[in-house]
Amino acid sequence: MGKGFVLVERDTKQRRAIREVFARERRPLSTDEVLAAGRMLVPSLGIATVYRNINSLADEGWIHSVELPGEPARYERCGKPHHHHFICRGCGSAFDVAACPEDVERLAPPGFTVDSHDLVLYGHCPGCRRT
Amino acid sequence: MGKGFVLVERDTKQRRAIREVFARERRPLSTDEVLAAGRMLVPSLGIATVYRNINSLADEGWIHSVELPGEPARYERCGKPHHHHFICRGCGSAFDVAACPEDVERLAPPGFTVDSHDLVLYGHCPGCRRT
DNA sequence: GGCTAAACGATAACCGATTATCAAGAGGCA
DNA sequence: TGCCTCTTGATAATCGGTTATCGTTTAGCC
Repeated sequence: MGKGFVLVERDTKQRRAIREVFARERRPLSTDEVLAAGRMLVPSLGIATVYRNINSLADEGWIHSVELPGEPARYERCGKPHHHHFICRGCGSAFDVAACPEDVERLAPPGFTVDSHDLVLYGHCPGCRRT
Repeated sequence: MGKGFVLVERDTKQRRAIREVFARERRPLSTDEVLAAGRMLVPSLGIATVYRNINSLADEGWIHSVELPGEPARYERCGKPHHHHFICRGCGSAFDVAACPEDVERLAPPGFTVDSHDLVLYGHCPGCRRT
């Protein structure tokens, strides 16, 4: 009957680094951002490992994907309260926006049922702002 | 010096059909929707022609692309007043939403400059609504 | 109608994003 | 430490969307 090796998840330094990256940054991160930040912790980190771990972290409900218009998915930690996103036209980074316009459901035309919504703000973040 | 053929745009039945499709539907249309609706008018219509004409109609400022989270671009006629979009979870169609939450700029955290915004509502359209 | 070049339609090629492959590396339990 | 298997990293393959190619069709001017 074998030795009963049923280890499902192995704790590697790469996986730890990727978790650490998401724990540090509260913003939604692209795969490239995760790769770049992860390499600060594990220089040999490869893009395939980033994708693999993002997928398994998403499967276990630790992160989830954030879809923004016209670009590949980003990922952020699960469990945040309802929020929206800001995209900086300067650096391309996404940031969280805690506020939410009230009564969004009322905006839909009669006959339409609204069950969720997404708001994306565009502009310049403090770092990219021309003073 | 030749015959002076400098005809830049030719009025074909395919192009007329595609314009007609956009003129009839006020919603943002995907390339597949344009193809399907266009074939009602010109059965032989091919996808390459749809892409070619969408690009030239966009270049001449008659339509423009609408990016929605996690899906390929759709296209709608230019010149509409400011509006947002509703995506039906049943049929996947996009619809216009005339209303707009006020004071969106105020939602951004301090230090962020907002110059535009996008709101997307999700739910069920009248046709897909379970009564 | 005849001519010429733009447009068409089928499909191959391309592109960026993501997944699969596989030899090498390394957790983790005896 | 030794072993076994999961994970990694490099990269090839894949995928959906879009663009390029090319022989055929056709709009538009004579």
